[in-house]
Amino acid sequence: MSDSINPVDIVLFSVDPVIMTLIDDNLHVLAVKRTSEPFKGLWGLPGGRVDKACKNLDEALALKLKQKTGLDSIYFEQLQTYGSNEMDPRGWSVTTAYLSLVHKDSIDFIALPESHSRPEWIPLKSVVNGKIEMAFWHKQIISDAFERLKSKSLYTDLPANLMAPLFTIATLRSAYEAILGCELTRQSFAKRMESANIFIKTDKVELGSHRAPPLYRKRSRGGNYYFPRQLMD
Amino acid sequence: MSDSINPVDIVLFSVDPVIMTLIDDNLHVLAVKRTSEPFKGLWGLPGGRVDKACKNLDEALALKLKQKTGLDSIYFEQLQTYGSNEMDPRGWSVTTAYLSLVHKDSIDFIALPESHSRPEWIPLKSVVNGKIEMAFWHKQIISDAFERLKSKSLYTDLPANLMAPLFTIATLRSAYEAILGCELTRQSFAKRMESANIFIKTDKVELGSHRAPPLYRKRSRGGNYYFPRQLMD
DNA sequence: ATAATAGTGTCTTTCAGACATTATGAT
DNA sequence: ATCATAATGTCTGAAAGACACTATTAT
Repeated sequence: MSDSINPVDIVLFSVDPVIMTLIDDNLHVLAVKRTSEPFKGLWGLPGGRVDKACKNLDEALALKLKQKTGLDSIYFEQLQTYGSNEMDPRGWSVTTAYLSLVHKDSIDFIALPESHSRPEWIPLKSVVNGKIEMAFWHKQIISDAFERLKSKSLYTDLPANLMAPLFTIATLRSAYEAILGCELTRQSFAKRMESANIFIKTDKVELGSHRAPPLYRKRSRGGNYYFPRQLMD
Repeated sequence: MSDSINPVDIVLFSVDPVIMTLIDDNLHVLAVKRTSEPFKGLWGLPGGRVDKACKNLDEALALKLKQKTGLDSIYFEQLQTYGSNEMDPRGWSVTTAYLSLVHKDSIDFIALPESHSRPEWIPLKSVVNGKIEMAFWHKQIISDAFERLKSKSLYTDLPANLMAPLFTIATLRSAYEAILGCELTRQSFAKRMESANIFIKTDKVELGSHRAPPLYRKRSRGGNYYFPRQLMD
């Protein structure tokens, strides 16, 4: 065999970040209206081809996040790679899906370049139940991303990435409840977070509520924390 | 934008299964000596290009496993996708790594087609410590696969996929110990497995040892079981 | 003062881990 | 009979879940 490239060895390849945030205790996904074929006019994930100037996949994804959200150093993890001859009418294609979690206020939509149509937050629910039609396999990808978020939220601090830089334990609990779709006892939740020692209590408090709760911030930026036990469902 | 294919949109793509088994309480990886460039003569994972007759990635991987091991319906899960301009001298390439776990006796090497060089079990240790040099990024991929296996073994029944159809709890415990690199208390381990109710005790026993232990088989073939707590390390 | 939310402490349950005791099969 | 391993039961400790009670802030 020679080391030249055989056309049967190549495929269409893209990366697709599922960028999620919480708005009014409901998960939303960042999407853009497609301005080109295929699936022109439908909503799609803000992904696309990798910039081959990047030296690896994660760097390519980080660049895409920067372009679509204006943010760098936001949380993301690789989810799953989909390959099929049915995803894209142009042929056998492969896409690697990522999950990225952000706080909604961290994105400054006004500052984004106008080059294409602006991204928008659309409710996760309306994607999963099919009310909003998505391009390619993006409905499947978003559903899988949500399932991953849900199951990892049972034993990791993943939802903490949805928080603003300073947040209360109650806000974090709301995030868990929104993701898991069930209520969590206030005291047990606080004990769990307290004993994990992954957040730092600041001397600031959140004003405006009844008894002002302390604000916390995340300790390190190195990977997820795994709780020794699952939250029981 | 037209819907024709632009050459910058395509990449070299392959799937690479990390097939692991236990031989004498040591993890081994299935590898083949490469007979073509690049990296001719080095060991590599038994992967390669996807057969575009397959309708999706998992099916393509299942076909590859069938070709390389003669087995279908063995356990596999997708691990991670690597993309870089440094993996393959021919250009920007992408590969999706899978983890597959088998019992060593389930592969009949004699029955495999002779088309290329036969696959062989090589000790995981000699890959990780660099004593055996691997093609592409296969050392990295194998190391990552081992890390995933180790961390998932703390809270899932993943190692059960390394067992023969009938196995004892002691054998399963040896597998966990080999993966985790530490001893586990016999009684706690048995209780954990017993209460999970994921294995069925048969009326057969394993002869040859002192007190004959009962043989178990796996209950269902649907996904992994997640234990409510982690094994403490 | 009242309402609402936060923090603390107690009790129960579950399960890991350690250890002792009993049971059983190979020799 | 002896030995090695399996099975069973008891105790301790960690952490979840439930719940009562106290503390603090806005109104």
